[in-house]
Amino acid sequence: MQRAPEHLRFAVLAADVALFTIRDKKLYVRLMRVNRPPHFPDTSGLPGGLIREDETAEMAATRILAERGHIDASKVYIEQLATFSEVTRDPRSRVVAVAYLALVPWETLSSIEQSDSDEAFWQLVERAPKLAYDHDHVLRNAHERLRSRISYSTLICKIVPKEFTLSELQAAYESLRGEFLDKRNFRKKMDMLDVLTPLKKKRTGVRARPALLYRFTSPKVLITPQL
Amino acid sequence: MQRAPEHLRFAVLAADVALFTIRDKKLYVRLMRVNRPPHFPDTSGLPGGLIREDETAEMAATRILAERGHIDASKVYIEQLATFSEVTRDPRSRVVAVAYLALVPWETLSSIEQSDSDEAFWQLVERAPKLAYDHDHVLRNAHERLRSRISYSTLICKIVPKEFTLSELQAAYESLRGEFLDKRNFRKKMDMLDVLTPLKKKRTGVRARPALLYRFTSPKVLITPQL
DNA sequence: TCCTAACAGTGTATATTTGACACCCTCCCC
DNA sequence: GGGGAGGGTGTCAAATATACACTGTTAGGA
Repeated sequence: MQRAPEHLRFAVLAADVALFTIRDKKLYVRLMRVNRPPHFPDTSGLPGGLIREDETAEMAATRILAERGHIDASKVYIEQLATFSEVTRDPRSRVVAVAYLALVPWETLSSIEQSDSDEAFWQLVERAPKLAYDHDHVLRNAHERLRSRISYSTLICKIVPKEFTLSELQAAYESLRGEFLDKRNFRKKMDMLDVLTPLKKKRTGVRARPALLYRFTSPKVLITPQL
Repeated sequence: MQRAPEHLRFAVLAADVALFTIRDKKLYVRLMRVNRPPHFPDTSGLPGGLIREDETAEMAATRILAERGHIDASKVYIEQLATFSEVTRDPRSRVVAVAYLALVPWETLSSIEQSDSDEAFWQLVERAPKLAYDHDHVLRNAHERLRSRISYSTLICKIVPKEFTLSELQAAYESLRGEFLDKRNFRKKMDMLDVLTPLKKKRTGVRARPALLYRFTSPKVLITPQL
């Protein structure tokens, strides 16, 4: 395939990823350390990088998550968020970024992936610092989308482990929505939605009565009527 | 601002627009005649074109709507839909397209804008032909998004004229959802949502009892609980 | 072994929302 | 002034949402 004339190709394409996880009932996002004087000395940003000629934006997003975020993308759910094309969003040259919203269950991460390194680290979303480029904007956008989709789809199935107790699922909802829910009403609702399959196992190793484990009946993200 | 090295700039950027309107209670989309042998002889496509160096994708979308779709974008509501980056979506060269969902009230269009020309025309969505490039995919995506956002936001305010009767508003919902609603329940719901302001005017010139006119209290698209 | 902390699991009563359903009213036009 | 076209209105039953509190089971430590 030919390339278009050079003068029409003024921009480079990038993929940026807002990868969220829930750890200890709190929402975290994966950030990179960024140190690019003069504009962005000693700051942070979302994992991002350039799209290659033989890649779609989505392929680039998963590759970048692995290469730069050090997260194996095979466990990660990813969906397109939006494209950011402000002319000066990168002060060095014209960069148009396709941003992705990504989710991963903390429990599926390896201990290396769970830990912070010199390059990448997990950051509590509610304490996120100011980010480089327009990544503040991207992150807010991603967080907003996450919160709203959680309410009317089974998107949450992508951020909890395969097997979970109802209390764990409820805690995940609570982390994402930032409010507490009533245990009985939550269970009634889940029962009605009919998206969970009870397993024949229980959660052991906790100093309490073992709870029944469940999983989502379908791995797909389904649209549901509320909650 | 500098350009990035040439080898990183392999793609051109395009903006494609799916512009919808409601005419005679039916949903139409603005299409262009496309005749680009050998791949796309004698077919149709969404209005689209290349993004310029000094433009954001959204600026390009509105410019293209005017230049190619012959629709004055100042009356048009536009929001980003998604970015399509399949490597071979345009068989000639790598083109990454940022697609937009756009809405306009039929009544605000000039008679030139309402009419079809050699280049652009209005097409009943439910009878849309096969389109060039991946525009089928883009159109389905846009239609889907339109239908779903209509149900839980006041997005519909962007496709009805400023002033309307409740029956007209109901007809717009029905066109978009493809199903009929009960008049009394619809009015009860609208009343509860508390997003409409009744005017002191009535719709005249119809051969029937004049209906009270309303407008949306806020011109913004608000998230609402259902309908 | 017994106590207790920690969490699992369950039901009811009330308020709110949804959905089905039909008739008379007003105006314009002939 | 009669007819046609659309405007405007209320009730009941069913489904859903919300508020609310106690008993049961286990592991761990005294």
